[in-house]
Amino acid sequence: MAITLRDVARAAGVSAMTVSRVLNGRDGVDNETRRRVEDAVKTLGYLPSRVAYSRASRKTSTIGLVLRDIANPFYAILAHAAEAAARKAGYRVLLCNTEGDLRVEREYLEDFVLYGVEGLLLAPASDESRHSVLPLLRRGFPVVLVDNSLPGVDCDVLVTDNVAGAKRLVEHLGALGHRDIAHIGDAEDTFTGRERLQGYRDGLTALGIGYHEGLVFRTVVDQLGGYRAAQQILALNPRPTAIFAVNNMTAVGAMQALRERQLSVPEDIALVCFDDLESLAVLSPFLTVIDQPAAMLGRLGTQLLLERISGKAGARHQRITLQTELTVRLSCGVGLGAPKKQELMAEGSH
Amino acid sequence: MAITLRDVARAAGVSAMTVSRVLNGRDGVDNETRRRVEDAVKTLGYLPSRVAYSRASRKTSTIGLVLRDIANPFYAILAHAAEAAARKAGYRVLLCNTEGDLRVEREYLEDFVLYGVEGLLLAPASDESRHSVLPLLRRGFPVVLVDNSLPGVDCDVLVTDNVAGAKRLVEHLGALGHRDIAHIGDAEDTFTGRERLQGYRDGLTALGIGYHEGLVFRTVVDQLGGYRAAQQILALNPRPTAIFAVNNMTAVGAMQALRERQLSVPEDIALVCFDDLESLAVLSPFLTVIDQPAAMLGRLGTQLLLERISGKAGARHQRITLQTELTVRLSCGVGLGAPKKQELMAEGSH
DNA sequence: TTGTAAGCGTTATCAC
DNA sequence: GTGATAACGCTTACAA
Repeated sequence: MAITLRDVARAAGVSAMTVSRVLNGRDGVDNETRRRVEDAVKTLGYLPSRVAYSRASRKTSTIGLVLRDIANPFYAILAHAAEAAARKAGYRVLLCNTEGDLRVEREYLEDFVLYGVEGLLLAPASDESRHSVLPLLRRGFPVVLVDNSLPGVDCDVLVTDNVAGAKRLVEHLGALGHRDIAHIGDAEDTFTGRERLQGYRDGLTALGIGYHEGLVFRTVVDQLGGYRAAQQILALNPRPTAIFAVNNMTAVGAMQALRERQLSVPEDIALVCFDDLESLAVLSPFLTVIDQPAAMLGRLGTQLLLERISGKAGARHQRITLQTELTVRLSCGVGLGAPKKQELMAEGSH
Repeated sequence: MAITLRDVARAAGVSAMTVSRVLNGRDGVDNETRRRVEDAVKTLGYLPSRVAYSRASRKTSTIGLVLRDIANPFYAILAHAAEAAARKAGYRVLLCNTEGDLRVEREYLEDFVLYGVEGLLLAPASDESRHSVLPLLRRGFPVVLVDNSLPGVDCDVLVTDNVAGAKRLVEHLGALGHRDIAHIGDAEDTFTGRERLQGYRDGLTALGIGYHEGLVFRTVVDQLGGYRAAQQILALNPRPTAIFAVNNMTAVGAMQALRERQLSVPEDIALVCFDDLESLAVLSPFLTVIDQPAAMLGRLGTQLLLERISGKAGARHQRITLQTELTVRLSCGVGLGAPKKQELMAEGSH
């Protein structure tokens, strides 16, 4: 039904091969012949099938982007930048939301590879993702990890300095007078979860505050998880004066729990987290955050991947750590003086 | 290098065809033979090439999702739902951000089709997108339009009731005492832009307020556009007491402009818009909006498309209009009494 | 129930 | 310069 290369060849009175050469801009074709072919292409309105091209050339010009949830602004921005970078290089992007489900992740990775993607940009769901990634890597398949790193997996990795960021956040809270800082952490074993917990501990140490297991609540890092963790935190006695949430969604969930209890942020309790919620910040500059360069993760990650695909990348794998930025807004209680709880205690001692 | 169907056939002592039958779960294969094939598949660790499958069967199990900007939460949620629905049906999703650029949109649509997507879910950039869509439709290619409809294009369409939503928003402002309501509209000719403008006019009419061209500012519907439009609005004398922004990003931009001028929302000027910014609303319930069911647009749109692809959809095209919801928060000035400007005027008359 | 032959639409290889 | 031929790895159609 559709016009094929052979139709063009016939119309131009040449072989299919010559048409192919013309279309792919190879030289070694007589100018006169080239013209005839080009005319035939135009006359017939011929459009080459990329599927057939992919099969024959084994080049799909497609990469797979696998992440937890594109509706999360952090990943949405990352995805946007990744797609733009891919497009600029003539690549298409196949999208997958794993929902943090390892099985979905594994199935999608396999499917994408069989479908012929030339490489994968993966934000792994957890350490367990390595079981899906290692077999690919062993076959020499190009994979770049973003956001989360994977223990024992040797490939290109692009992450942020989670330890430093978390430490900074906690120190900032400490400077505002907070001593009882709860942490909502990742229940899964993840690089980011571990690092941010480490940063939390480092921050406490720097502040001369002891680390208490009872102040760390590990949960699924989505809104519901944050909500539940915050509920547990609010049941604590004495109640912490600040919460450090491991990511944006848990902070949103925590906020929800606080609101339900009629607690104000930052007056009753401070709340800070990783990952900015950009457009939100413009509308109401509220949440104090460690802002990860999501767009850069997407763009740079894609570029790394494309270099790996094209073979331009060296044999050694890159491991790039980007720095984060502390954005101070209201939710940490800056400008409020010491945390309320301490005020209350002071009042109590009158 | 990789194991092929023939390798399996050889190992199992059958023909390639029989292996194919087993793999695709067709019947008409002896149980004993099936077992032998399955064993061989396992032993060899055979994985079928989906690229070859696609070429031979002409089924890529892939759809294209083409929209303006996945970093916009509205589209991100739509995309998330679309991908989930596609996955459930065994389909992959190829993603494209057009950035509102018609050329990018057209090139991507063509590319996706040549690449073999079985259908397209498109949120068109503007009316002009029809030039890219009509040729596809004429070939009988499955296309479903979401968010924006296209004049003179006959295909499945899934939109929201923009007129009713905009009218509701304006009436709500009117009920709060606003009479001078500016509108930041879409500079492109778009279905949503027209409809929302129409709803704006209908709302004014219902309120017994005259329509003034000078209160309508058409701009690119992104943050910068909203920012600039708001600047123009603020230069107006008398200054409107409320702004109705055509979408979330223009509202964010408007907010930015207001903040720069040290104007508070809603005390100095009210601000409402289309599209919710979900997680944001939890953190600080600020913006009064007409909330479009983004997830349903994505899910339903994908389902429509898959039905069209499978031929289950009837010859007649669907045109579905979903209802929106008014979510009243603070930015409209509810609870503030009459708009400040009127208060000032009242004071002036003392 | 199973196999054979002929593609799917292009590119790579090696002659001419 | 150009073309014939054989892939790429599978499916469809038909034959046995």
